[in-house]
Parts: sequence; C-alpha cells; structure tokens
Amino acid sequence: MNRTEMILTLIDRLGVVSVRQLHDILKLGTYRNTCRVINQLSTYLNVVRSKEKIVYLNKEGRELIASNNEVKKSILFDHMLLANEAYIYFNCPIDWKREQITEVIKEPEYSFRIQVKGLKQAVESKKIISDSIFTRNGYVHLIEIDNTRQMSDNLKKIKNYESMWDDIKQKYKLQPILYFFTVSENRKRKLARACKSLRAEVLSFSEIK
DNA sequence: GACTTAATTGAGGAGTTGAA
DNA sequence: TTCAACTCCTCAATTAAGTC
Repeated sequence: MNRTEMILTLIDRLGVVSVRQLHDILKLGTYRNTCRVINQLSTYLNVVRSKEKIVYLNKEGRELIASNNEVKKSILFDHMLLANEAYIYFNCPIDWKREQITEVIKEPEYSFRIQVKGLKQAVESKKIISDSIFTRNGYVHLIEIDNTRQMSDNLKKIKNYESMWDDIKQKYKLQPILYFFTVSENRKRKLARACKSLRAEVLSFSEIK
C-alpha cells in the first residue's frame, strides 16, 4: 500500500504522466514490470492512449491520497507530459511544483501623509505563472515549457520575468534561474537571444531525452 | 530449512504507427 | 500495402524477503 500511495502521490504531483516516464522515474526494473505495476493500480487511474499510454488519477485515486487536484482530460496533456521530461531531466526534485504563481503586491508610496478617507489608493500588483518551479543548491529554478505557444507570447513572458526578477529574488530569498524547454533548434536560438539579460538556459527536448 | 507471498523477469504475441 | 519498430499485455518461471 505504501508503494501504491507513493506512485499515486507522484502521479498527483505531475498531473498526467506516461508509463514510459513512470518507468524512468520509479526504476521498478524492466519496462514490462513497470507496466504490470501500473496496471495493478488501474482502479485508481484514468487511462488515455495516445502515442503512448498516459495515466492520471481518477476519483478513487484522489480519495486514497486525499488530493483535491482534479485533472480533466484536455489539450494541455502534451504540455504536461513535456514538463515531466524536464522533471526527469532535473532528477525528480522533491519540491517540484506545477503552475506556481509568483505574485508581488506593492503598497503605494506616499510623498506626504495625507490620505482622503474612503478613497482607495491603487495597489500595484504583478504576477507570473511559471509552468514549474523548484529550489536546489541555493537557486530557485523557474521552468517554462514552450510547446505550441506563440513566440510573441514567449517574448512577453520573458519581459515579465525581467520586470519581476528582483521581486522573485526577494520572495524566495534565492537567486533565480530561468529554464526554457522548447521543441526546435530555431525556437531555442530565438529564446536564448530574448533571455540574454537574465540568468537563463534554453534547452530543446531533443537534447534532454 | 521449508514454506508462503510479493516482486521481478523472460518469452511471446497483439495492436498501433510511420516509413518505404 | 507491407514491414519494422515500438508499446503494451498475459502467463509462467525465478528470485527475494518474511515467517514459522
């Protein structure tokens, strides 16, 4: 049961995961054995067959590990599976979190202490949603997955990271590093150019698989 | 040491996909 | 359409660990 809960907790953390990825992460011997072990958990899993077998927790699986993280079948599965490749690339970080929101709210600065009663001052708020995030060796690693996203959206997001870089540093009290994982060498070059002002690394999935 | 149970492995075959 | 490569499944055999 311990192993069952451990595997279900892992699947819950990743959202969706392919059997091949579970084989890489769990190290249960041969690929065939991983298939068999995952098959034993079929009561707790929804299965999607695409290029490969993909699993995610069903209601019973969520109940067993007391998770509220309901995953619904969507076009985002490919994106989540690519994020898993990054998770495996970084050797399965313990504090890996998906869709992590970093929000900074700045109180307005008053040049003099007169405040009109009932008049609300505009509060400056900035936020960025990283595809994944984890900490290691004194750094906070910010992970972005570029799958089918438009390049203009990527550039906007990089600008957003630039504007929040110091805030991220303050919030996590760690030096940030941005990792962009992309699908082609051409996009990799463009992203690397755009990230020049940041401590960042751009990798293609063909490099890490 | 004998027995039981769970985990793992090996063999072989079915289904799917993509290239020729 | 054919064929190779890959993924997945089932079944039987083997190995490891625990209990008496």
